[in-house]
Amino acid sequence: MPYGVVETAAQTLRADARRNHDALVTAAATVFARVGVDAPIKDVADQAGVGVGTLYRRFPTRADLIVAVLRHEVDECAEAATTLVALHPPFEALAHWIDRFLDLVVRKRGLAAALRSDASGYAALRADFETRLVPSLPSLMSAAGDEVRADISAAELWQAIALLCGAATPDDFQSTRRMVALLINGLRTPGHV
Amino acid sequence: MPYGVVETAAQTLRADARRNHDALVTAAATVFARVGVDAPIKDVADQAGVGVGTLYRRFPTRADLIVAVLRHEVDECAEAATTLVALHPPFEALAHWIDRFLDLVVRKRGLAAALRSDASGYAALRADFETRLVPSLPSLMSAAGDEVRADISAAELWQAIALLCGAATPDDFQSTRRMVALLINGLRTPGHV
DNA sequence: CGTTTATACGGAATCAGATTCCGTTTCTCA
DNA sequence: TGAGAAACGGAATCTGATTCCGTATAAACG
Repeated sequence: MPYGVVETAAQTLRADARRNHDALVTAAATVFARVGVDAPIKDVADQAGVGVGTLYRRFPTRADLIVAVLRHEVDECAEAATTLVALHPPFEALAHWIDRFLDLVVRKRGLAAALRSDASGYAALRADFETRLVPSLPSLMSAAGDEVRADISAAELWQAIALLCGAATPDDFQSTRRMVALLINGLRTPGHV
Repeated sequence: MPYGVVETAAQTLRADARRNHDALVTAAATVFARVGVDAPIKDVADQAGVGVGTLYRRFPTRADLIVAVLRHEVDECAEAATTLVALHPPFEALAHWIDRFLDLVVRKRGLAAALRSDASGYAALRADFETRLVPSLPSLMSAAGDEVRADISAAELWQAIALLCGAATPDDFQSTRRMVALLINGLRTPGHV
């Protein structure tokens, strides 16, 4: 039972429901990769060989579907933080971690847009990302000791990063990287080199 | 003829068309302020006492309407840059200018979202903001001399600011201000105090 | 195994908003 | 004042989201 709540719930699901659930997540991954996370809901249902009613029953909002598709990747990203702290000097570790996150965002066409959208439907998506990724930040920040400004919270730093990543596109993410680097640079306590 | 292209075109407009144009901009300002820039197009048409066809003829996309509504305010913001450079030390001037821009974004409910949306319809909006505001930046940046990193372009800085402002809401924009401050802080050449 | 019952399914029907289209109205200019 | 150009309005159309309910099926039970 690798993923807690969801899988636990899934275990009490009827066999066919379970099958459809999986088919839907797979289908969504495929469609999202091709068309983007704004793809018509019906396309996902069709790809899964399932009626739209079934899709809605299982994933009432588009965000629920996106969250399900990204569960693995987001968790892996969160876990990478620990590794990176061990392998690199503080600021580098933070930079690497952000690169990793950027990869995630860039790989799903349209995820960037969803992440920065304030359409209420996506609130759940942002919340999910936030609760699963913000906990990684303190370790990355505190490793740097007093090199880092004290007046910025992990949550706020996260939000800033997420917003900057919102512009990332598969073709141009160097720019995003530079912008985030600028932000990270601003994280240094004034006076430190 | 205060605003170039558009007004020039408007002068050759038939009187009723001209009247409707103005009514639409006013109506849009009202509706956007109340409901946000995502308000149904029909609401704007109704408020202006005009058919949707008329609205579409004049403003083919929602972005066109938003641009029209904001023309004055954006121009004023751009002009403020000159004043601020004269009145404040370099970094402070930049900070003040950004505050001013934040006010603009915050005052229109939903503008923040539009600004960071990548829905293709809003591309024109972002482009408009960009072409009218980016030119203000070099003066604000170069005033600071070698205090400022050389490896970041005005356009890129602008984009970063715009993205960060995307989260601003009428109630909480202190957070946005802090995030932007972080970014600006990162703009200092390493080694400078 | 049959039944029974709770679950789940599919997709037609409904709804919301965006966008187009064209018959009618209103300007403008000679 | 009258003809033609320019605009108008809003019904019709289109797209995609969301709901609803009659039907199908897994699972539990004797």
